[in-house]
Order: sequence, then structure tokens, then C-alpha cells
Amino acid sequence: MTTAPDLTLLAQRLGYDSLREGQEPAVQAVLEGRDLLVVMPTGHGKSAIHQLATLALDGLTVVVTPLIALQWDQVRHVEDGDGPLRAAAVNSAQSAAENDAAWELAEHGTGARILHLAPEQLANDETVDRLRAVGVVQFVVDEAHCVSAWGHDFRPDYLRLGEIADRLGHPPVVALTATGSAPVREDIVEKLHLTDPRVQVSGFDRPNLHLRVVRHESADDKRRAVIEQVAALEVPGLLYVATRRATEEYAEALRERGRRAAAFHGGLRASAKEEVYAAFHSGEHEIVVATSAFGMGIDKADIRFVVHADVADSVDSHYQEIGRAGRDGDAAETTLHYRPEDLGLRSFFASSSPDEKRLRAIVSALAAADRPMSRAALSKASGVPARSLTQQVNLLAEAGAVVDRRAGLRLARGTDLKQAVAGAVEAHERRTRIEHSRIDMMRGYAETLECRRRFLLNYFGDVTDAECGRCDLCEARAAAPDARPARGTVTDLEAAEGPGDFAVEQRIHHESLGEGTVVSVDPDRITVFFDGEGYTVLSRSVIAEQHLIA
DNA sequence: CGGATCAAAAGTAGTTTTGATCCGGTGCCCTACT
Repeated sequence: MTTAPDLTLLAQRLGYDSLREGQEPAVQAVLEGRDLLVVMPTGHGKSAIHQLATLALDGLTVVVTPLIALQWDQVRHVEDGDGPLRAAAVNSAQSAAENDAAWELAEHGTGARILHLAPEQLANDETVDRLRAVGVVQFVVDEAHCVSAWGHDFRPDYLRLGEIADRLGHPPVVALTATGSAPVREDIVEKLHLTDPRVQVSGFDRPNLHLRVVRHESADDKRRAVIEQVAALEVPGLLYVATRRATEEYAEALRERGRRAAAFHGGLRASAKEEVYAAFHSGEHEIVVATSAFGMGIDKADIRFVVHADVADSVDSHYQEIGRAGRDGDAAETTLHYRPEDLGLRSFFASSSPDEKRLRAIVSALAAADRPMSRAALSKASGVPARSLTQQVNLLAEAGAVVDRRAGLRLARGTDLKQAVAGAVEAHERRTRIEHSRIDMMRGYAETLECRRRFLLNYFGDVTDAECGRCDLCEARAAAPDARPARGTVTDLEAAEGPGDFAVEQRIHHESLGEGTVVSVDPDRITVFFDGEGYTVLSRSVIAEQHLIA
């Protein structure tokens, strides 16, 4: 190997003043050929990591980017930089000429260059073949939590990226995200086929965010309280709601209160979305009322509040959304207006039935073929449309009934139709159980009586016993010290120590729940993510009876 | 699972209650039509 490149010099060539914390070891790992998973807050320079590595490796990097708007942002950022790096994107929103130009750069360009693609582009075998012919020096998955959050149903092509990275010769695979609890990180590592990756996780604490939950009995009371609060808060700010309709209703109510508020949801045309982003960024809109569609890739440091009028579908989503507040480091308010009934909508979204008819059609078609089939051929033979096919095949693959290799898809040896379908149905049920357990953890956050920040930090694996003193519950305790016994005092902790205790990230086995990973440890209970069940809170008093084996 | 909406029911004035029905998030891609 040649001498190590001077990364500081390369950073300067890219227009960065200096290397930031965590960037150098991450880039070094890639240059040594290692896979990499980086969980780092937005604004701390994740993009610089793959850009520096591209420059040092002096070849073609593929970056998988979930949204076309994000692809363009990143291309613009690089191309405007006037540095030695080039970037382009291929997607369906560009003209054929623009896509041709991007391919021209990728295939016939020289030196350090980046091609942005959505995972759906890579579902096309021809695309993968073209990239393989050029030779890819680095395979980057940006916003890598999408693998875990979307791959299992909404955008199933995300689950194919591991296989595609292998097909490209498995150059260093780099997963970048701003959010990731331990189970999400494990899912990313597994699905992207990361082998012995360097895993780099920054601390999750955001001390300048004030955390609060307000509980409401009736839907009307909640609505009034939300409008009352948001109309009076310092702007700019975000109000998250669960439905498209609610975005319009709250935005209208806030406009009546004299605030410049706009609605945003996934049903808007692309041009309308861009307008809302731009107007929020410029300050023209003070408040955006949005569904979860809003926010990925947002680059606005001075957001003073993030209020939730409805609960999110997981602590992961909630933390990601409130994390958009106060990136400038100044104080910012985050409030969740909570009604247990609101979890019903999240349960509904998490509940779907597996399509046994299509599963059978796919397995039958594979069984009838005497050689591995391409997805296109399988779609034709089974009559299952391509999109649904990927979803069903993901389930079959998870069940071990179908094997996805370079030559195509085939049934695993010794698998019959009944077994294969039953396995896929079980895989689907497992996914559903996990989704519901994530909703239960969201309920846990909303209903906890302890320190909210500690709850969040423990959820993400930042072990801490300290109470923050700056969330609604800590403040309430400070105002009335005798009102409620504080948990997690020194005495409790000492009492909990001793042989047989559990540690975060420890693998354990439970008689009926199976294998799992400890995600947080409290004085009187532990929270475990079981591979087949999702999050489960176990009380210490019953742990001994349940034959929990560390 | 829970809400919004609408029609029917109850019962005698305009309104309230109940039941039935429908609806609900996240984005890529490709194709047909203007």
C-alpha cells in the first residue's frame, strides 16, 4: 500500500476548513477496505466522509439516496464546490439527456466521481451490470435507517442492496445515518451484508432540547391545546401530525391566529413540496404543519420548536423528528401532545395481511422452473407485479425458502410449497410483532414517570443513570420533591448490582421469547429486543423465574 | 383502532343520539394521456 493520503489536505481541496471529530477514523477504515456504519447527528459532516474517501480512492462511488430532491441537493453541493470532485444523479425525474450525461460521467469520466441513485434504480439488473463494468470503489447508503424503516414493506428494494453490493464486488460498503437504536443498527449491518464493519456511533444527547409530554383526554381538548401552544411559541417551528387532512386543518387554524403556517404532506406535487421547503428556509413560512414526509435532509439550524399533535410510530421516528429542532445549539422546545387513542392509527398502519395467494404463485413458478429465474421472468411466470414481487420475495428469503444469487432466484433445496408459504407468513407476522413493539415503546416514552431524557438515551444505548433536570418530569419533581418517589436513586442502583446482572448490547436467551439483545438496563427492569418479538420489558423480579440465560 | 361523516331514529323543536360506513403514511418507477 502507498503512503496514507493527507486527509486534511484532501478536506481543504473539497472546501472544508478542517477535519471534524470522527471523520478521520471513518475515512481510514474505508481506505483500508473495511465496511463502515456511522451514526452521527445531521450537520456533523457525514457526507464529507464518503466524499473524502472518494477523493482518496480516485474512482467511482455509488451513493444510494432515498429522495430525488436529496440527490439533487448533494449533486449541487459538490458541483458548486469548484473542487476536484464531480457528482451526478440518475433518476426518473430527469430528462433522458440528463441521465445520459450522468452515465457519461460514471462510465467514461476519470478520477473521483459520485453517482447518486435511488434503490429502485439498482433493482434494474442492467444498471448493476453497467456499474460493475466500470468498477465501483465505494458503495454508500445514505440515510441508511431507511433500510430498516422502509425495506421491509414500503420500499422493498432497500432490502436488496446487500446483494447488489456483493454483485458489485463488495467494495467498502458505507452506511450513514443520523439515527439508529441498537436493533436498527443490527438490521442495517445484516441487510447490507456489512462484514466486520467499523461501527461508529456518536452520543445521542441533545441537551438544548427541552422535552415535554402533555396528556389529553378528548380530541377537542388536544386540538385546542396544540393551537394555543404553537401559536404562541417562538418561530420557526415544525408541527407534526398523523394525517394529510390534519396538516391542512392545523395550518388553517394557525393562519387564523396570525401565524404564517403552511401544510406539507406526501400528496403534494413535487413542485409544491419544493416551494414549502424553500419558503420555510427563507423564513417566509414561520411554521410548517407536516406528516412524517417532511424533514429528511432538511438543513435549517434555527428551528425553535418541534411539536407533535399526534404520536409517531416509534421512538426512533419521534427522536428523529424532534432532533430537527435547535441544531444551532440554542434552546428549543419539543412537546408531544399525547392521547393513548392516537396509538390506534399507528397500530392500523402496522397491521397488514400477508398475500398468501401471491406467495403461492411465486413459489409454484419457482418450483416449475429448472434453473434460477430473473425477477422479470418470475413476475411474468407467476403473474405477480414487480413491486409486490420484491416484497413477497423478501419474505420468502427471510424465511430461508428462496435464495437470491447472481444467477437469479431459486427455491432453497428441500423446500416445498406449503413450508415456503408458511415460512413467509411467519416472517411477516414477526415483522408485525416487531412494529407493534416499537409502538409500545413509544407509549412507554409518553407515559414514563421518570426522566424523559434518560428514557431516550437508554433507548439509543447511551447508558446513563443521571436525571437530566431539564425535562417536564424532572422539573415537576424539582418543584414538588416529595410528590413522587424518584426512581433510580443510588440506593436502588446499589441494590440492583451483583452477580447475574445484565449489560447493554449483551446477547441473552429467554425460554419462550428466544434470542435477544439487551437495549437498556434500569434498577428494577431490563428492556430486551428479541429477534422474533421486538421490544419486551422484563421486570427484574420475574427474570429469575423465567430462566433468562445471559 | 378510532375519527369523521351522514342518515335514521326519537319525538314534537330544533337538537341529540346511535349505528353504519369509510378512511387513514412514508417514494420510487413507468406508462398513458393531454
